[in-house]
Amino acid sequence: MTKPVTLKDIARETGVHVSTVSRALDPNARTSLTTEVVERIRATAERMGYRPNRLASGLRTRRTMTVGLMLPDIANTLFPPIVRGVESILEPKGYASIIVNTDGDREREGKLVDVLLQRGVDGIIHAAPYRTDPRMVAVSRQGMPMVTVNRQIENSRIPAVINDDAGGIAEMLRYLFDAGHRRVAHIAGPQTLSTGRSRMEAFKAAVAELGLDLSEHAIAFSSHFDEDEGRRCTRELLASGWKFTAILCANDRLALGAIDELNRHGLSCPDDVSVTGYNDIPFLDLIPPGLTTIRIQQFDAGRMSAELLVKMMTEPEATIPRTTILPVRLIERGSVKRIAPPPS
Amino acid sequence: MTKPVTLKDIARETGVHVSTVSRALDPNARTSLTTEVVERIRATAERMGYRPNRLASGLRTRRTMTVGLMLPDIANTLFPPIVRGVESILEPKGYASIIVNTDGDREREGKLVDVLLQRGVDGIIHAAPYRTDPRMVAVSRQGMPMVTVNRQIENSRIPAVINDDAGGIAEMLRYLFDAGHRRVAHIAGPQTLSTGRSRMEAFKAAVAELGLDLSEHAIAFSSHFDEDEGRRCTRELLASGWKFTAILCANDRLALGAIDELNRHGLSCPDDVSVTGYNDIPFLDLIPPGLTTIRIQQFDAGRMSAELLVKMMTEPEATIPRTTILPVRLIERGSVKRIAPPPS
DNA sequence: TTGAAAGCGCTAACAA
DNA sequence: TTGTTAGCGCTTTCAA
Repeated sequence: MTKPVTLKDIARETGVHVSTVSRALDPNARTSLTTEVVERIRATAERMGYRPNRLASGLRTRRTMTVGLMLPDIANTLFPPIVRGVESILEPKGYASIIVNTDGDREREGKLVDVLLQRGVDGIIHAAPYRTDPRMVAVSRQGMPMVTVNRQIENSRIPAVINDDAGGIAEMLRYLFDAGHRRVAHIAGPQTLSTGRSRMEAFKAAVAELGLDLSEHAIAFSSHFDEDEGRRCTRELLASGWKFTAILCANDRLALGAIDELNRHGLSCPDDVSVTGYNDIPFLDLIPPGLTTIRIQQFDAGRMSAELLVKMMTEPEATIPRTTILPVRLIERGSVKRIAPPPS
Repeated sequence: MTKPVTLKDIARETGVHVSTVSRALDPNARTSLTTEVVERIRATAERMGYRPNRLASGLRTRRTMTVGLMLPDIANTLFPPIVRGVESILEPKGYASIIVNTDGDREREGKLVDVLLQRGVDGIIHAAPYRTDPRMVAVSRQGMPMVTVNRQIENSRIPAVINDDAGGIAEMLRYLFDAGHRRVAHIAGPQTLSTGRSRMEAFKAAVAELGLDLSEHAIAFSSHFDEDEGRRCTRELLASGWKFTAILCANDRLALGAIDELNRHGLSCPDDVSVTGYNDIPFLDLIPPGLTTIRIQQFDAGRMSAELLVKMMTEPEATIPRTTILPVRLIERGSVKRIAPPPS
């Protein structure tokens, strides 16, 4: 690499001291200099193609203008919009982000947070935490600005930007109820994740609210938010012998798997069993029968989490809301069939 | 943030000089020290929770162990697998990557490459270059290790890892030909991108090869690789009056748009018009009628580009292949109908 | 308003 | 084998 132009080079060229150059180029310190000098320095800097070395300034100021972004997996379509939302705030403010994928692996998570710390990130946005995550709590306790997005770490003070799981699930169950469904199964997400847990609890609460009397077999627990687990849980539900008319799934991929498994058993969605999803991932509208789901605001969640993080990084004393809950919306498609409710 | 442990702290604790500590912790320099000292230092470092400051070492060694990854848009499902492929190589070697999204905007591209340079990246993997991209060529000429992936910059010496566009298009046209199609339209990608251009040229070459006599209206040029442009180009094709039996699209999203537009005109795919895509993005198998397409190797392309980049960064004198072409595969689904070829 | 000097944490050439 | 010293490029305190 051609040797980059440094402040020293500009100083030599303009005949002033490096510190003067530094000040001239710093929008904040510029006030204490002659306009003439500032202009001359700025001009030569421009001409010489000066580019500040962020490493050096970071070393000195202890602010790297870098944030860490921890995801389960960037290839999961749920997360890229969050990333874009985050960047929409950070990039204009001069922050760059280092993205790491935990693959839902605690050991990897540990290694990766170390990577971020070694690089001196000013803050961390975590989209992949576990419900209990002592490691991250410890890092946060040591003063690293941190916010979680989409998920949250329980019993911690780490601010979280999440979607209205309770509201979304309640609305969905109500919707199924209104369509005549009384025996609704639930494919729950991993209970180690706040989303899996809170949606499952919201399901139970909504069931109670509506006065439904469900079987003990009504809930199948998945170990991953993916199609395979959706299939496996559907088999489990089917095998239990309990007769349900609908499956409310904790996310879209579980639902896609469920529909596929139903088909394999000669059952059709929505004619034999209605199925609902959660998240509204891309392309869902093109996949028959059209999954009725809950749309969450990924981009906005990313955006808000970045806004909170910036505030934490720049105003250490500011009070940050512990939980920010974004509203969700039910998207009606073709995977739910209206049926005659049993006489009550 | 709690003040991190530094070499100096460990030196004070163990009663040796910082440089000794530095050496003890450096796997390469460790040989020249007493095993006893090395062990003692390593133990205290461990105990004190030492974490090397990569900024400081980077400043000194002029190697940040960071690479820049330039994408058009991480939310485009084509790219996350490339990112994962890249990381699969870089992460184990201790590199972190800064991902930026150009949004296909030249001005943004310029700003973002500056961001990367300011942060002293050791190399750049570019998945979003234009066919002609003087800016990036200049950066490369100045000695910044760089490789492009998926696309390439023409008339440059920058190594590129791409997929076999010519082969894929030829195979697809041949496939349509064998299914009886003689009048095949092409929705071309943006001609400012190497993929758009080379697929279009491959289409023309394949047409000549098969001795087809196409209308001057056979090709519609899109300005973006997206559904909307697929729709617009389909309208253009339909309006031209030329009768085609199939549309070979330069990528899947154009094809999805084409199918949608055909439907709006009361035409069905594949019964009235066959349509093919390119790339094989996720979920395509679930969308009716099942797009017949060319599967490219995104993960492997990312992996290989990272391997090349590492080589360039660590062995400046190594010879790097100018172009690495990955094989592609035709995926047969339901969007192509076998028809009776016209008597010839 | 500008300059001098120190130092962020680390590495590496040189000395001992 | 270990210590000394200098310096990467920048910011910032203190002096002038």
